[in-house]
Amino acid sequence: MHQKRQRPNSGRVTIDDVAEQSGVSIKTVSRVLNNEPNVRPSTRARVEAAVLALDYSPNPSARGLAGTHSRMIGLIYANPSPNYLFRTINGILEACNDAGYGLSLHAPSSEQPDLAGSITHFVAQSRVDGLLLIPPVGDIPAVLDALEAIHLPYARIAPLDGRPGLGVAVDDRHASAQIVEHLTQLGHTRIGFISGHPDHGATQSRLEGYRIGLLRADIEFEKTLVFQGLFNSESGREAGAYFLDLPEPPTAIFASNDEMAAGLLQAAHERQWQVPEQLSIVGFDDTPLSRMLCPLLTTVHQPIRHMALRATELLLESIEARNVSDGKSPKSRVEVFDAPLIVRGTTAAPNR
Amino acid sequence: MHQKRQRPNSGRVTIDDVAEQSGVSIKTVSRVLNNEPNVRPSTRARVEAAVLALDYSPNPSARGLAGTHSRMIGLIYANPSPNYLFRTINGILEACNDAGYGLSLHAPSSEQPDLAGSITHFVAQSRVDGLLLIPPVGDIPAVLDALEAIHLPYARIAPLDGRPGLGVAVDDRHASAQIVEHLTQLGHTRIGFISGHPDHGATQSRLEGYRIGLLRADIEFEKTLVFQGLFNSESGREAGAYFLDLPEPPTAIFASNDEMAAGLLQAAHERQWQVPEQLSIVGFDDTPLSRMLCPLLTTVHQPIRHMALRATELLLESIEARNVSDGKSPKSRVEVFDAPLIVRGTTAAPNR
DNA sequence: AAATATTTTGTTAGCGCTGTCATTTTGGAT
DNA sequence: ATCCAAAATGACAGCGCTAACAAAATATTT
Repeated sequence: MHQKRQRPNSGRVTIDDVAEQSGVSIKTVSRVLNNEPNVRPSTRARVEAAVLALDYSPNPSARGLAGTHSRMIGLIYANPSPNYLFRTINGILEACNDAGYGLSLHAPSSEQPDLAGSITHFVAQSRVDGLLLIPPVGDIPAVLDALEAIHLPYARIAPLDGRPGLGVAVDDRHASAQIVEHLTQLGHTRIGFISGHPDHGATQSRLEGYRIGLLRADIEFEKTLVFQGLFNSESGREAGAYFLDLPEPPTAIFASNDEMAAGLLQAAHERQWQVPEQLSIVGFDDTPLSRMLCPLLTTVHQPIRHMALRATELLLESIEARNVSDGKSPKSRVEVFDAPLIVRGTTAAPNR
Repeated sequence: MHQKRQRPNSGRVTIDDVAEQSGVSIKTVSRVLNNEPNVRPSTRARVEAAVLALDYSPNPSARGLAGTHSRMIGLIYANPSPNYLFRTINGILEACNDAGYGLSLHAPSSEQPDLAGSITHFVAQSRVDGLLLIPPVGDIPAVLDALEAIHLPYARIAPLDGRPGLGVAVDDRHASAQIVEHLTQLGHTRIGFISGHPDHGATQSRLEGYRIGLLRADIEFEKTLVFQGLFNSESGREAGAYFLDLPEPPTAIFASNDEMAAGLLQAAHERQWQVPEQLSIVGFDDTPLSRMLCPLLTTVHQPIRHMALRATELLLESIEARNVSDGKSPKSRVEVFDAPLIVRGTTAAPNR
């Protein structure tokens, strides 16, 4: 009596089981699984029923080995704020789950001497099909060049720097100008600015927006009213020490992010300055922190989660388009999101 | 003329190339790659040199398909605070990188009716070798039972609940008792407590610690001095509204985490209560937030990153031990970490 | 030195899928 | 009906590794 090969097979359901159950070849099952065309609807239904009945899910390793892509994308980040990363990951994961892709993280240390090398090494090792870059990694041309050299698709969440490619952005310049406008309309004329970390592209755009806002209100730009921060609360506190001890301090200060605004607020509290009566403060990002300060922080909302979701969708589209290699997916596309000003408790007309 | 099969092969270096370059069979290369014994040191060196020279890294899909494990572990989380997740991921990633494992995330929605099912589905689909569970997912017996049913190794970061298995913990009870001790030593006798989200195991332990602390100072427990919070700042503000409007308000309040402490501080500010002169506040977790409040928050430090790292190491050990199936790795092991009290600006002797 | 145990290396058969190409079936146009 | 293009399905060879087993080289014992 002939005995068929009988490996224990770890009890897992394979594509063969589905094929047998639905009475088609494994190739047809594969077609259904991958949404390929030219499958009769009735056949498709039969296969899908079998998949459900057997609770089958394809083996990602086998798919990756046999196919042309791994269905994995990578997220590269360096020194993000926890909150930023959190919202980003949530957005990415949502898009990945819908598309059946996995996410792999890579966090090169910020002071990495060879960031581009570290990233290409990660790509070689993890076999991701594409990469998502968040600030400030997406702002570094050397990294982008390296990825283009190995023809790896990527999408970035970055400021509008004019570089072609896939990505999402908010118009930092516009949003910053709006903040200044809000302050000038309240009657402020001496407005301080805490700039962000120099490695971030957004830092420059926000500074530009600040200057545009001043220009519109016909206020002259003063170098002494700009303090170089680092996107953390310590630098906000230092900025406070600097601004509040100035012979002629500003009546309002625009911090390039919420954490620095929090540090600034601390400095004001320590000096017994009343906010917003004696000093107006504006942040940027609308982090949960902005709602935990007292008074509640006026800030700019960034739809980070949604931006990350869209960036991921753009990336996945580009990956899938590459597999069919029709020229349907655009080579370059940047979607710009609104970043509305959220007026809360830290801004008011100046005290005279 | 005979022509060997010549697929483009995508230009990737494979184990065959390494074998050829070093003059051994692919199996020997595989041995070196997997740190298997019985390879002559000189051979090992030759292979390693070839790996380096060719910049080879093994294909994870091929490894996963041929081998018994995928070298991927999963992290399950539901509703974590961004900061908690951030530190956890950093710790996990560090351990994973050292061991050559990948990390896959799964974030079932908190109100998931069938959490255990969602997790086992994730496992079936992603083929992870093991799971890391953080609060409150690791506190749910149904989830743990489900994982044991499919024999999937897991490690959890959870309070000391006495359940056997792998994991790390801080002694929440002890830390909480210490907080109360700190307050009673300052002279407080009416101490309020904001408890945490009822789904978290830590909530119970911290409440117990609070009661133990009172007991030690010979202060009677009063139900009216406990407010049920939800680990978010809103509930902290609500707690503030409740406590501060009490006919005989407490002189100190211990919030089960920093966010609730922040909300409470807001409520105090709004009512013009001086902190710490009229009200002492203590938080739990030592989040960055605790250093952005004014005054700086007295709180308890949790070495989250390090705990996550150790939990991952325990998990990976258990996975690898399973592959060689010697009984060397312990079935149950919980490492307890210190959670020191960080006294900052929100606690002082009561005003009388 | 022969015999045996032990270490070291190699051979081969898949793992579970997808890509390629061959084959069958179907729906029209003649 | 007859032929033909298009749609639908199938057969089969790998993808790059590891597991199991086989063989060779070396060390140890008698």
